[in-house]
Amino acid sequence: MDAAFDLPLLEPDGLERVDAARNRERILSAATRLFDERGAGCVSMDEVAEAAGVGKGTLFRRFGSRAALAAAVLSERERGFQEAFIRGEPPLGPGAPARARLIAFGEALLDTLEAHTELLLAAESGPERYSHPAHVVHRLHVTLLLREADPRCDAELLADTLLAALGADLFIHLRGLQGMSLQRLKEGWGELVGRTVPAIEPRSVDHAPTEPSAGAARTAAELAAAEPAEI
Amino acid sequence: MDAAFDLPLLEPDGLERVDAARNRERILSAATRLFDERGAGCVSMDEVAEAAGVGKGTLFRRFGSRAALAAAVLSERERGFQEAFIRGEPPLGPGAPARARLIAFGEALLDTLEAHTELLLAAESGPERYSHPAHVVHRLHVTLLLREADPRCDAELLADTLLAALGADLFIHLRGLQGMSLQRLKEGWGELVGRTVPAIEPRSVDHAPTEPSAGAARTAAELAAAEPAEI
DNA sequence: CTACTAAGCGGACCTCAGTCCGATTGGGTG
DNA sequence: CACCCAATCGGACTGAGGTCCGCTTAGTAG
Repeated sequence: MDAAFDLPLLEPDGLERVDAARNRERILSAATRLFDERGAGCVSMDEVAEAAGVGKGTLFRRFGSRAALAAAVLSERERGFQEAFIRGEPPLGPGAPARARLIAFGEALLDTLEAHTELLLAAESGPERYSHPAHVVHRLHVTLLLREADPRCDAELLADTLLAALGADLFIHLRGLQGMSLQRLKEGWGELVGRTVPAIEPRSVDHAPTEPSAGAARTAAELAAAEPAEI
Repeated sequence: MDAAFDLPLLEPDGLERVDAARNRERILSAATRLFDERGAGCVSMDEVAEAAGVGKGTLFRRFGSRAALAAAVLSERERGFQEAFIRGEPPLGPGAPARARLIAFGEALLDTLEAHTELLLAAESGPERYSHPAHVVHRLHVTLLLREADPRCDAELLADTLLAALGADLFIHLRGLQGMSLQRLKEGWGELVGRTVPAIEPRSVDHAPTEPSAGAARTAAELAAAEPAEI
């Protein structure tokens, strides 16, 4: 009763009216199709609404903004990626040393950027970007890996800083406008992480700053808890 | 005659009709005043045009877009900053070791971000951001410093990567939304550069990759050439 | 001084993201 | 089965960014 206070946009499943759910599906699939066909950015919200067979009000009720819709479409496709770095095989998934996982993570993220450049242009690209569920998951992942590799560093800050090097805007600039190869970007990432993060996690360092526990299993566990992440 | 082929937006001074120059001034000062008074983002382009006493068409002819106008206003204020890192006193200006200059540069940039957060919200924030004259100057500066400190690294790529850590979006997120202190951000930058860039520039390294010359004077010289930078 | 031309001007106009509110309907209650 | 309330719907409406094109004017040639 009084406990149902979740934001509708973040937790769409569960207590959703059937017509609402149906419309959400319609919108998402219509948007996906249109974006694919004509490229995002050449598709207006009116068109999406029409193609989905819903009113404009409904469209905005569910997704809030054009950028958020693009992000939602993007997120659907990123599902597999999240699975891979949370529960997949090493070196991306748990099991490998933190630094190797970090490098693999960046390379995989660069691959998904390469694959979805088109959509990225339409998606969120302001400070809001950092509040997006997908980014939040990435940040948490990187933060935990950093803390594991080097308990003394300012992991939260460093995580966002490193992730900035994998940002969509920067990618589009370097890859598209500057014409750098994907290979080169990956090497650059490897180099950056290599210099920034110690190779071997210190065995029994005196103390981790605030958080008491730290270990290889931690990352997966903590992420698994916060994870279903409707992105 | 046939040689006057420069883009009017990038090279506004010199062969500019007097009425054009007058209007550009009017627009810039009106925009500056309005942005200061009410905060950018609460000022529409129509209002700027009206306050400047010019038509909307003129406004857009000269500045292309709202974001570009904000960027132009920002740039005027950044003049002093450019002077400082190109020709100022060490450690920001020439004379100090590359790594120290890099750290000083980042800290100074963070200061200007702190001072102009308001405007940043309205300014360019997409891939175009990287084509902005101010960013181009920053990138060149950082690239040259990196090349000086470590001739073997991929300086161009690393420069953009490091600069991403000083991006406006990220700053707003970390400082405003996450509430990190300016001090903490500066320390994070110092830490990042400290880990990424070698402390002492290698004395007589076997070979610099492509560019033959390298030295402390170089940075200032090359920038001075490309510099008047109407930002 | 007059005529000419091309750059510059400006405001009507268009598109589109995002809002509002009255009509509608799902789904639980007596 | 009838009723009711709240969540949802949807399209008319608004406001702002950006474009277009006929008019004006600076600068030049004769």
